[in-house]
Amino acid sequence: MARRTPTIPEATVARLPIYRRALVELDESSAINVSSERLAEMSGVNAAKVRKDLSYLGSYGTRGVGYDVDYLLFQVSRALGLNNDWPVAIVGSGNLGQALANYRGFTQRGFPVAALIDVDDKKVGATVHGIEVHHVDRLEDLVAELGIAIGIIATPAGAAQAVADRLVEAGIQSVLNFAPVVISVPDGVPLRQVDLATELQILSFYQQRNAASDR
Amino acid sequence: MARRTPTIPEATVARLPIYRRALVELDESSAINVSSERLAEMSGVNAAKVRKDLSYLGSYGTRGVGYDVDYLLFQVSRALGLNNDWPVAIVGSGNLGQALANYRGFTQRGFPVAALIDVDDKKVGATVHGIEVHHVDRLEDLVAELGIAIGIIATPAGAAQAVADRLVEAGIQSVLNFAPVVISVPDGVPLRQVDLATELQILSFYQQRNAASDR
DNA sequence: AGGAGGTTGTGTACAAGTTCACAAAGGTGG
DNA sequence: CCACCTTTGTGAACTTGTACACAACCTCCT
Ligand SMILES: NC(=O)c1ccc[n+]([C@@H]2O[C@H](COP(=O)([O-])OP(=O)(O)OC[C@H]3O[C@@H](n4cnc5c(N)ncnc54)[C@H](O)[C@@H]3O)[C@@H](O)[C@H]2O)c1
Ligand SMILES: NC(=O)c1ccc[n+]([C@@H]2O[C@H](COP(=O)([O-])OP(=O)(O)OC[C@H]3O[C@@H](n4cnc5c(N)ncnc54)[C@H](O)[C@@H]3O)[C@@H](O)[C@H]2O)c1
Repeated sequence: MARRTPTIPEATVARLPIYRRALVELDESSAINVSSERLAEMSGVNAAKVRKDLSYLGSYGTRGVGYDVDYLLFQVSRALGLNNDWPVAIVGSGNLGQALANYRGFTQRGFPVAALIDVDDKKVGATVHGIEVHHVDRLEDLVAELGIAIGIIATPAGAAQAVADRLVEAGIQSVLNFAPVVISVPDGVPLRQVDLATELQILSFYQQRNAASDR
Repeated sequence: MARRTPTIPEATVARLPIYRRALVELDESSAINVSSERLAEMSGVNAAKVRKDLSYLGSYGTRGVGYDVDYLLFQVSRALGLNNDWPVAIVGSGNLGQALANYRGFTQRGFPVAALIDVDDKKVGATVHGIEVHHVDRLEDLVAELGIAIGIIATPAGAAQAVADRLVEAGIQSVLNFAPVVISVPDGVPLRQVDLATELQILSFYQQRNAASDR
């Protein structure tokens, strides 16, 4: 395995999509070059960090000039594996699942929603934003047939681990979990958890501390 | 200002809600005590980390025994500022805003959705899950009248910064942003960004790397 | 009362991430 | 072709976060 990228730090990986977004915006406004300083400003970080992060991908800037927007966008996209689309399946067609299915942003960014999956017979067969809702019994088939790469879990917390297990068993490549519960998957299956209530609690901590120190 | 908490590291703060969730679950299953090891397992971290994290809050365990579930839950909740409710307003009553408004989990965890706010006259006046949609013109009034603590931004990216500015100006205490754009708020106003497309891109990076090293 | 068994709290070493600061290098204009 | 300006790329210092390992301490049993 020829390792082109010796290893990119996790913290850097988490910022690449932010840089990418800034680059898309610059590209749309027909900018040719961008300095690390400008990119930093647009991304809400400091310029040295931008340069160090980008240097893990390779040496794509020009001293005295900056980075070529087009070229850097290409390189960042490539590093993120966005050359081809990654079809996603959303498991759980409730409030959240349907809102996600309705969202144009995913397909736009290379993550087409290929299937909605639910256990509730009343929901199966419906279509949301042109996407059919399938029964969870067919999960394994769907993953195989549609070449699903990413499973998004939007079921109640109680079902999340079982769904994750089935997705992994079916050969999914990575998992994004919205249920407010810690789930575990085998080593080597990338997993991200997004928990909105957790985010609010973190905010609560800091605002409470602000209030205390104002007193 | 009597500083009871000399300073809790950010990484620790981010984990407290996870511990809290595990403690709620233990409490519901009538557990009396819990060891750092068990708590670690439920939270998906290692036991030393749990102990160190909890030690920032104070010394609430008993050697040889573990932590009293009830008492620790109380202490963690207090540290997070969850003694009282924090009313939230959701700005942008689209797909996502409505899904959030429909979600019971927020009120349950002490973040009642007190208002929905939109700019679109066709949406103003409707009620979602018992919550009225108000016009954005009334944003400042609503924040004051309803004692809104947290503003959730679920508008298109283009409107996010302006909405954030108005929320801050109106005296909001913290901001949770779902729009895929970096927004800035004054120092001292806690801000969290949740970007689902970013999460998918991070997954894409790692699964692509897995694929490359398998080859 | 004293010892055995078990778990916390924390000092310390280590790893990861951030920031600084500057040499190296490209561009430009004379 | 050279001096000057600008901005990158990166070693090194520093800060933050994680893991280890064990003394301190509690409970229970004999
Ligand atoms: N709605 C939100 O804004 C929101 C916010 C934060 C977190 N969440 C979390 O996201 C998850 C979904 O929330 P929601 O509001 O959409 O809930 P919901 O009850 O509206 O939807 C859940 C859906 O999952 C389906 N389901 C249940 N078990 C299943 C299984 N084993 N396989 C497939 N489908 C199954 C149900 O039939 C239902 O359609 C929950 O875990 C919730 O805590 C939701
Ligand atoms: N829907 C999703 O699943 C999803 C997923 C990820 C991110 N997002 C992001 O969340 C945001 C909302 O997404 P959505 O799908 O709900 O979009 P949407 O278009 O359905 O809803 C946006 C709402 O905001 C309102 N709005 C526009 N400008 C406003 C303003 N200045 N003040 C108040 N309200 C205003 C619009 O009238 C509309 O009702 C977007 O930024 C989107 O990128 C959504």
